[in-house]
Amino acid sequence: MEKKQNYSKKREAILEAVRSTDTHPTAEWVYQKLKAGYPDLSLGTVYRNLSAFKEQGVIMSVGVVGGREHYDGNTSPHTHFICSRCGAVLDVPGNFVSKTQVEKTASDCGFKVTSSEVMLRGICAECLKKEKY
Amino acid sequence: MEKKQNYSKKREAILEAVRSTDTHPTAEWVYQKLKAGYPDLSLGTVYRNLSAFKEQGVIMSVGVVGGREHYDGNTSPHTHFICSRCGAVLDVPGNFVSKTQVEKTASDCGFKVTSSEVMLRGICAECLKKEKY
DNA sequence: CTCCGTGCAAATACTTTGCAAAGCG
DNA sequence: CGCTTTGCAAAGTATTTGCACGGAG
Repeated sequence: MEKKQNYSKKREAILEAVRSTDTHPTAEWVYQKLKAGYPDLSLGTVYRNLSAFKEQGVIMSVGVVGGREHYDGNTSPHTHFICSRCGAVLDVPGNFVSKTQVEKTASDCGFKVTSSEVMLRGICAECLKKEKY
Repeated sequence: MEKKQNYSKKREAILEAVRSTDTHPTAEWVYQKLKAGYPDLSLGTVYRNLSAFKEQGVIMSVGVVGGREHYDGNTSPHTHFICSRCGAVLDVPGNFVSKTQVEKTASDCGFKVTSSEVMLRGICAECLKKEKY
C-alpha cells in the first residue's frame, strides 16, 4: 500500500542537490546549500525527504561518518573511500567484490543478499600532502 | 606522547566482553552484560573505554547500524552481513576484496589505504523463515 | 601523595516527530 | 475540499564531557 505523492518543488530541489554533487552530502549540507534559494526551508523537511528517498531506493546511504549520515545520489554500485583525517568520502572507480563469490556465500549461509558495499579507509591525497612536516 | 594507563578491572572486563562474543555489541549491550557483575558500572565508562580501545586499534568498529555503533573484538579482516529486517550484524567467512586491486587503485588515486571492509546487506536466515506468510 | 579511572549527571549532536498551516490535484 | 507536504519547535536517542571522589602505584 503505497502512499500517494504530490509534487513538491522543495522535494525536487533536495533530490537534485544530492544528485548534482559527488561530495556525499549530509542533511545539513543539503540544507545549507538550498537555504539561499528556499529561505523558509526547514531542516526537518530535508531529513524527512532524504529518508523517504533512501527508503524508496532513489538515493543510497554511504553510512554514518563522523556522526552524520552521508547520502549518495549515485545508486549504481561503486566503492567508497573514507579519509580518516578529514572525514571526506570519495568515490573510487571499480567494483572490488566478486558477485559469484557473494552469491555462493549467500546460498551457503542461507541468507539473501540484496546489496554489497566496499569501504576503504585511509588517508586521502590532500591530507597526505599536508602531513609532510 | 602516549598516556600512561593503569590497570583497571572494569576496563579489562569491557574488553573481554567484546572479545567473548560474535554479536558485534553496542556500548549499551556491554553495559547490560556487565551490570550484573559490576553493579556500579556506569555507561559513560563503557563508552569511554570502547572509544579508547577503538583508537588504540585493540578493537574495531563495524559502523553505525540502526543508530548505534557496533564493535567487533575480532580485528582480523573479515566480512560483515547486516540484516535489513532485524538489524543483526553477522560475520561471514571469506575475504571478498582483491588486495592487489585495492593497492593498484590506491596508487592510481594517490591515497593511502589502511583498511578495507566489505559489507553485505540483505535478509538473514532467521528473518527469511519468519517472512513466509 | 600524585595521577588515573570512574560514577553521575548535565551537556552535545544529530535526527525524528507532533501539530497547525499552506499547497497540490 | 481531501489528502500531502512543510515550518517550527519540542522531543528523542546515542554519545560525550566536567567534576569530585575512590583507587593504583
